[in-house]
Amino acid sequence: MQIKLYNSLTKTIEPFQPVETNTVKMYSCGPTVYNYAHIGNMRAFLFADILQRVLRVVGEYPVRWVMNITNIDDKTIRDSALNANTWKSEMGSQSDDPIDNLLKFTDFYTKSFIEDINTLGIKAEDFEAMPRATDYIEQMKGLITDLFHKGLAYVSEGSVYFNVNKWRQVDTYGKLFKIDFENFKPGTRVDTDQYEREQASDFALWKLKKPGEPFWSFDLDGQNCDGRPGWHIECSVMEKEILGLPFDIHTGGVDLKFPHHEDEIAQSKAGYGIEPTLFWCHNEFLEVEGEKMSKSLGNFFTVRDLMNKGLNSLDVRYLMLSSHYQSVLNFTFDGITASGKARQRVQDFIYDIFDNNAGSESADAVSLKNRVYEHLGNDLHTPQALAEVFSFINNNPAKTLNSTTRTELIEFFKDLNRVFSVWEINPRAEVEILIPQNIKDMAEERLKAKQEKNWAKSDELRDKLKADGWLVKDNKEGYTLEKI
RNA sequence: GGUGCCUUGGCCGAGCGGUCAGGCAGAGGUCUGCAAAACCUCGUAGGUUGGUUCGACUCCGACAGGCACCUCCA
Repeated sequence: MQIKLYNSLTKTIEPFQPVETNTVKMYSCGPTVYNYAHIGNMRAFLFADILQRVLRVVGEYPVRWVMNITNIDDKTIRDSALNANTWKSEMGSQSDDPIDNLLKFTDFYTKSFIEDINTLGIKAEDFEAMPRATDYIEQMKGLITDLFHKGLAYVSEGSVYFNVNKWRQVDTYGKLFKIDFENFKPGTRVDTDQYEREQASDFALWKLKKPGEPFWSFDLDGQNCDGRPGWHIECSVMEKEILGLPFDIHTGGVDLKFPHHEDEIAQSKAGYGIEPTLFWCHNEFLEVEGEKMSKSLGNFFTVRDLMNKGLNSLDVRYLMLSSHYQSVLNFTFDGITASGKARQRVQDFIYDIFDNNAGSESADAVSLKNRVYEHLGNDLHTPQALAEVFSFINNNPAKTLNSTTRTELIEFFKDLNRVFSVWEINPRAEVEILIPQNIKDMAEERLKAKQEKNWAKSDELRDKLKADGWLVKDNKEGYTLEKI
């Protein structure tokens, strides 16, 4: 089916067509691995995951998905420094080699990142590669050297900068983000005195080493520039090395449009002569309880925090998919509860269609699938796709459906779950929970009291069971016990 | 200051120029000794203000409020 995607370059929804006829090459801006990933990060990665799944399932394309791991930047350097209090014993022991410390530190958080995305249903095997920035230093130096030779980069105090004004004479700078150069406000969050740029709009390609920091030797036409790469250069290099240029889709959070992606376009076009990608796709942010997530507001949650609170990871995934990726998502704990119930309703329907006692009604599973795929293919309208599923469920109770329809629906849900991945496409599992003997006895005693119409005693025992953590649900045959 | 986005019912969250979004919560009902669960049924919308139109939640303008980005935050 034809996929349509919103392209940040053109600011319109466009029909998607891969550069090469049969394969989609997709690059996602990945994490900076200096800490555990938080749920805001996760929205970006879940968006990318849904996109690649929709491309595979609805678009029927093979997908080559690459996500970078930024393991060299100010924060990873700071937090892996010798004797930093951010060091954990699980990372191993520190040495006097800053690169060794950096890698031990960032590998630890890379591993935890992969665990965390896996918790939320993103499968490691769906990635073709997760390249680490430090594995591409040589290629970065190569690109920087090219830019320098073309006169588009200059050295200032051992750091190398991209000359934006000069590039603007050649090509547009501001393809994703309209920039008002007259009113360009120099960055307020960075210690601007640290680096000497000619123009506030110029950006670092390479940064001079500071004492004690990890660095790589770099001789740029006789000028000693020992240091480490800037942030934007890694993506330009790794996507070109792994996927080749141009590739099809580049994803990331809206905050990355400028400067990160804008600079990436400039570097790649200037250095390689080709822009990185045809489609730029950006996800909106996530708020928590209506406010921007921040540590000072106390609403900052990592994936691990949520799991420790006992949240179901599938409910978290479902919540993230229940709103469109381009709208701000309000993450709330009430929302998680609602998501859990909504998700369970579909799950119960799926369980029910596996039951043997089929009815006689038929329903059009094919048109359901078409409608759902239509929504998914239309710029990933997951909320509408879900609405279709619910409408179907409401109009077609499982017990009324005949076996042919059930078979078709099972196939449909298998396919749908390749995208959503929040359900079990299986018969309801008869889970044998170990019920303590005293609870069994109490329940039997209650049943007896109930049969004797001794309601007072029966209710008393039911309350007692509830207090002990067991819920009694009566039915025609007797009762069932559920652990609360 | 610049750039862009958003404002829908108690909460979350879509599409659409006129006809049911959907979910959660809530109300009523079936079932039950009573519950619970399940199932059935049902409200309550479209920031304010002009305009376009036979008709606007939907298009255009203004205003108000909120959010994001503006050199290393997804």
